[in-house]
Formats: sequence, C-alpha cells, structure tokens
Amino acid sequence: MTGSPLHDPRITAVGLLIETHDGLQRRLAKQLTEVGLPRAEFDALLRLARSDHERLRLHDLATQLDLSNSGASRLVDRLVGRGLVVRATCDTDRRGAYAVITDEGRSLIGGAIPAHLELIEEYYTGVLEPDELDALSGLLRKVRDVVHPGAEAGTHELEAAPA
Amino acid sequence: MTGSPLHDPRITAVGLLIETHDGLQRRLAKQLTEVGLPRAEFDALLRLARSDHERLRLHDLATQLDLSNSGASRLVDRLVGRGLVVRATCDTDRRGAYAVITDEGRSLIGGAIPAHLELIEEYYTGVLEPDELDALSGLLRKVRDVVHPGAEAGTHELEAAPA
DNA sequence: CCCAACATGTTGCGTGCGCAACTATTCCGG
DNA sequence: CCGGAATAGTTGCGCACGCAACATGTTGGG
Repeated sequence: MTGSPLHDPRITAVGLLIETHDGLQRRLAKQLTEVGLPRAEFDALLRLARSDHERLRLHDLATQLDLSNSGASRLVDRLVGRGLVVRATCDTDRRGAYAVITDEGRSLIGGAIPAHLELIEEYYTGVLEPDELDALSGLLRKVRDVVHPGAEAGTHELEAAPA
Repeated sequence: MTGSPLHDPRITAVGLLIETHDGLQRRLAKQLTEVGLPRAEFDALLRLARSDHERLRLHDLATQLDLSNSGASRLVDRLVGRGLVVRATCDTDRRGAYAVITDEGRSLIGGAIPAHLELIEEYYTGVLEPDELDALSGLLRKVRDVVHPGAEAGTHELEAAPA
C-alpha cells in the first residue's frame, strides 16, 4: 500500500473536530429543545440579544449563524410566530429588514441560559483544565478566522479581534 | 446586570468550536458534493472502507456517524442505489444487516480522497504548526471521549485508544 | 418450554435547510 | 438622469434527518 490514504492523519484530525462538535451539539441541542428553544432559535436570540439595539439585519444574522438567507428568513418567521422577535424595516435601506428581539424573547433566553451553562460546564469547559481550555480556544479561533471570516458580521466594522 | 450571562465566556468557548466546525464543514462538504460524494456518503464509505472485512452493522455505522438508525438505514439505501454498497445478512443474528462497500465504492472514495486532503491541508491542518495541531487534536480527543463515547463502535472491543 | 423484555432495522410523517427563481431596492457608470 | 449590475429578502421545491410506530428476531426468567 502507498501509506493508505484511508488512515491519513489529516482525516483523523478533522474527524476528531467533527465528532467532538457533533457529540457536544447533540447533547446541548437536546436540552435546549426540551426547554422550548431549539438550537437554531437559541443561537439567533443570543446573537440578537448581544447586538447593538438588540437587532440585526437578516443578512448579518445569516452570516453569523452560518445559514443561507432563506434559512435565516424562515428562522425569523418562526421566532416572529412565537412573539420572540419582530421585524423592523430599515430607514436607510428600504429593502432591509431588521430582526429585533422582544421582551418575551429576551426573557425566554435569559431563563434558558443557566441550565445551558451547566451543561456546557459538564461536557466541555469542565472537561479541561482552565489553561487547556484557553489553549483550545486560541487554536480554534485561529482556524475559525480562516474558515469562517465574517463570524462577527454586523457587530461593528472597525476593530481587529474582540472577545 | 449580574455579569451578563449573555457574554459568559463558556458560551463564547462553545461558539468557537461550533463556528470552526461549521465553517470547515461547509467548505469540505461543498467540494465533496461537487465530486459526487456528499459528506454523509463520504463518511459512511470511509468508515466502511476502514473496517474489518469492509463492513459494519447498520447500528454501528449509525453510532459512528452520529446518526439515528433510520438515518443510517436511508443513507445505506442511497449508497446501495448507486452501487457503492451492498447489504449482507448476518449469520449469527438474523435481524442484522451489514453494509459492505463494493469495489466501485472503494474506488470512488479512493479517487475523492486526494483532493479532499488538499482542502483539509489548506483550511485546517495547514493553518496550524504541527505541534499546535497535535495539541489541538489531543484536547479535542479529551472532549470527544466525554461527549461521544462509542465513536469507535464496532471497531473491536478490547483496546483502549488506538489511532 | 414459553412468554416477556429487549435489540435491530425499516417506514410514515413532520421539519428545517439549501438552491434557484423572483421581487424590490440601491448603487454606479456614462 | 437613466439603465444595468449588484444586494436584501422571500418563496417553491427537493432532500436528509429524527421521532414514533412497526416487524422481525433474540435473550433470559419462571
């Protein structure tokens, strides 16, 4: 054999990232769904709550969440349907639409976070020593900046690498 | 505010893992799809090709791929439909069904791997120094073993932590 | 030996997503 | 100032997945 590309260490390395993500994701998603906030909805509300004036252009939301525009549009539909978000038109660009989190949305996600954090602690941050976690985050950020520029889309536009 | 749980560093840490994964995944998936092997199919063939006698029980395949049994069943349906895999009954357990990769399947994935490796190199392994990559893999493995035990399901049953 | 609990795999159904096509608006070159 | 290119968002369509119900086969207790 030529060294069997089937067992190439690079494939293993990527596999590790994927398995880690999928495993964690499945556990977190399950809990969030039980609380009535499926992962996509949770993430969207979180992004909105964190943003200036608690709103984001749909396009930016899509970019931040790694969704297509249509995906973001329908996600916002669902949130609007539950009263957790409202659409607002943009004065300076009449094509535009903001998604704005409502009081109800803010309160819902606020209530969901504590239990969510516990689970994260149990399955992710608590598994590693603090310095290990820092190292991991640093390395991941390095990769993320390459594979997913625009993760901070719509945040501001002038700084380099905020927290 | 109580320290704003919205910006809890643990959420950021998880977000980093997710963003990195999603970004990488999207790039790799796009290429694989272009080559005619969507990510799920690619992964399944890879797992089969790597396994003893190039076959796996559907249940084990599901576990390895982090899919439900039904998802694995239909995935195998698709592969069978393309002649890349065949089902084989299990002698010792007549409920059972193996998925077995065919020559065609082996050849297809073999052809797809080189370009795939290049992309991995470009967006993942090549982004980091070799020692950084080792560190990252080590940390990820630590987390994975907690969130996704059974990642090696059906491989063998007696060792501790192979490559 | 038999029946109850369990395990494996398949199928009906609902859902969330991407792609492509479409509408509405903005931007820009001449 | 006009018309074509680009951008924001929505919608029709198809697809892959999970859940629940089911069919089949296995295993263990009485």
